[in-house]
This record gives sequence, C-alpha cells and structure tokens, in this order.
Amino acid sequence: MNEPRYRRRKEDRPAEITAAAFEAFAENGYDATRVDDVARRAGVSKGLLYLYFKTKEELFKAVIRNFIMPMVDALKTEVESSELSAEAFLRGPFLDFAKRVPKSPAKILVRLLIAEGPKHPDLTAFYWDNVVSQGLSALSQIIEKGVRDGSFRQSALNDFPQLLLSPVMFSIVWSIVFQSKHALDTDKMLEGHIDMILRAIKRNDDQTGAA
Amino acid sequence: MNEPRYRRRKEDRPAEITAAAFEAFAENGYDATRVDDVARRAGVSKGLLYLYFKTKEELFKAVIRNFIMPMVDALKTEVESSELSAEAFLRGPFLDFAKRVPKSPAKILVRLLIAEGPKHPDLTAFYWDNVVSQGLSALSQIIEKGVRDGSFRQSALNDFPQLLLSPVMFSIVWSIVFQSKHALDTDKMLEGHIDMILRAIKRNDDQTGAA
DNA sequence: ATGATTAATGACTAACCAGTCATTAAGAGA
DNA sequence: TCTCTTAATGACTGGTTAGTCATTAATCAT
Repeated sequence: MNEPRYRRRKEDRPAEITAAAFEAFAENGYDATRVDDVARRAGVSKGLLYLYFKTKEELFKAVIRNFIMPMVDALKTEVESSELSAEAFLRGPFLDFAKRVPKSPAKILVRLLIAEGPKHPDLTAFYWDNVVSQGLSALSQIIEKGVRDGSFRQSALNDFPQLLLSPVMFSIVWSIVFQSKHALDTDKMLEGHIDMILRAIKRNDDQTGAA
Repeated sequence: MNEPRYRRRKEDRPAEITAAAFEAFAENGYDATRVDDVARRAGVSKGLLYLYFKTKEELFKAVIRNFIMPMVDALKTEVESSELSAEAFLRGPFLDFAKRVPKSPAKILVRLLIAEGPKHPDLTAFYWDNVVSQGLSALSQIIEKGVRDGSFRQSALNDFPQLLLSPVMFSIVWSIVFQSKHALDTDKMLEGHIDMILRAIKRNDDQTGAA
C-alpha cells in the first residue's frame, strides 16, 4: 500500500522529466505550462526537477533537443542510403515522411518553434543547424540527382527546395489550428502535390499519368 | 511644459489602444504581453483600457478583428471584380497578394493564430469564417474558371486550393522564424511556385516558357 | 551496523500581474 | 461661474508561480 516515495533512479530521471515536459508543452505552449505540472506528470517533486534543469527555459530547450534529434537522424539515413531514382524517392520515402510528420506528436514542435522561437534565438539556431539546413540540403541532393540524370528539367526547385516542403508545413499548421473543426485529407493533398510537382519538372519522355 | 494628463477623446481611444495592443502582441505573443505595457504604449492608464475592453482576451480578439477585416475585404473585392483569365489572375493579383502578405505586419497574426489558436476556439472559428474559408473559395472559383474555359486541366488544385497557398504560409513562417539569420527571397520563390503550378495544370496548347 | 553521501521532498518566498475601485479633473450645460 | 456627468487615473489586492532551501530517507562504503 505504501508506494515507495523515493525511487532514486538518477539515470532515468532526466528522460522521464523531458517526456513529461514534452506532453505539457505540447498541450499548453511554453508560458502556460506550469513547472509543477511537469513535475507531477513525471511523478517527481518540483525540487528534483530543478536539480536536473536549472530553469524552466533550460528544460524547454532540452525537450526540443531530445525529440528532434531522432527524427532528423532517421531522415538523413533514409536519404543517404537510398538507391532509388529521384522520382521514386519523392513518391516513396519522401511522401511517406511528408504524410507522417503532420500526424506525429512532433508536429507540436512546429507550433512551439513558431510561438517561442522569436524569444529564443539560440534555440532557433539549433533548429536551423540540426533540422532545417540538413533537411533542405538532402532535398537539394535528390533534385540535383534527377536533373543530372536527365529525368528532371531545371526548375524553381533547384533554388527553392522549400517548395517541396511547404505543403507539409501547411498540413502541420492546418492540423494544429483547424483539424478538429475542418478536417483536411492531408495524405491526399500531399499526394496531389507530388503529382503536380513531378508533372511540372519531369522531362517529357512520356506525358501521361496522375489525376 | 505640463503636458495635459487628461485628453478626453472617447472616440479615438479604442483604435489607439488596439493599435498599441497589436504592436505589443506582435512582439511578445499573448501571454507575455502585459496589459500595463499596452496601456503605456497607447499613452493611457490601465484603468482606462479596462473601461473599453472588459478583459485582456477581449482586447486580443478586438486586435485580430481590426487588422484582419480590411485585408480580407481588399482581397475579396479584387477577386470578384477581376475580369482577368485564370492564368493572368494567378500571375497578377494573386502573386502580388502572395508577395505582400509575408512582408506586411499582418504576418504576425499567423504567429498569434498558431500560438494562441488552440486555447481560443471562438477566435479560431472567427478566423475560419472570415478569412480562410472565404479565401479558399475565392481561389477555387479562379481555378474552376480556368478548367471551365479549357485552359487548365483537372488537377489536385480542384480539391486542394490550399496547395496554392502553402508557399505563402511557408514564407510567412520562415520570415517569422528564420528571416533575420537566413534570408529567403520569398518573391522569387513565389514566382517560381506559380510557374511550376501553371506548367503542371495548363493544357498543352503551347509547352514553352518559364525557367 | 553505522556513518557519509546524495536523491528527493514540499513548504515557502519574492515577484509579478490581471483586474478593481475610490478618486480626480475635463468638458458640457445652464 | 457653478454643477453634473463621465473620461481618466493609479494605487491596491488577490491569486498565481518560478525558483529556493532546510529537511528526510535511500543507498553506498567500510
């Protein structure tokens, strides 16, 4: 009956607290999240939390780091190890990724970045270095590969790989803001987007396909 | 030397306060904005502010309404009064609009909507009714017009006019989060986007043009 | 066993801030 | 000029919360 009040598991604590904090920040954003609430979710006292994280802000940054790293690593390996043609990569792994993100909990990071980024320049810098610039250069590689082997023509995508990502971002924002009231079939939209892009940039060997 | 402490200009006050609040909310977001600060910016006491706006939240909503309404009205008139072909409209007024928004102060509203929307369902609903759904249906009209007169083929844009807007949203988010450190030529990107879209959806009478 | 070490607690405080209200003075009317 | 209405003030309060610290109890070393 008397649950052990003290557990003493120094190694696990930070990860447990970070996970709880992720939940809390995701639900409420930075300001509205109470440190007490994070501690309670982690089954830990506030004092202990402050033993591992000096301030609320440091905790916030730890959350971002912890949950972004794995995603980026996964994407990079996928890109680099793939032997698919550029088109096949866009229709396959890239589309999968694009469909997955707006449904994953990680979408919340976008909200946090937009909402809190301007107040935390170092966090934004971290995000840039570890996520955005790497993601964009991976996409550029794919596109250039397609151009080199003659299957894609030169297009705006060469200068702006962002255009591949913008509907993904849009899906995320939509799902955060409107999804509950105004469902959007993001999977279909993203498929349509890839179809359109490919129709625009493929050299005309054949000119069929896609709705 | 003794500036008049009391000015008594009942009619101007609400607009002055809303303008000050827009600045403050834009800089700091909702939670971090102090009502005292808004009052100071408006050159007014906090007590007076509470004479015109019952709560901070009501003030926030007034800000959104005040700054969104004119934009939407402008866009709607433009769409409805235009006699241009679908392609000309996309390359002209629509592209202008798309270029303008990410540079205007109104872009901040997107940040506020993403950050605070989930906590303010009625505000989100207002935004939907007055901005998003109207904007989308205007775009749908344009696209259908192009399809009807045979210049566009059926495409993903028929189901997802959002695809036209996603790079605009992307530009806004980029400019909020990264612009200071990593400039993006949003004008060029948006031009490239329209070029690609048109290449994808135009029926092949001619198949030349655009980089 | 027994002290030494340190993970963990939670009551406390110092600061902050949305919203109130008793008071002041500007302008309107007579 | 005097009175009445109301725009405008700003000190105050009640509630909230990030961060602290004196204390407690697991675990470890001997």
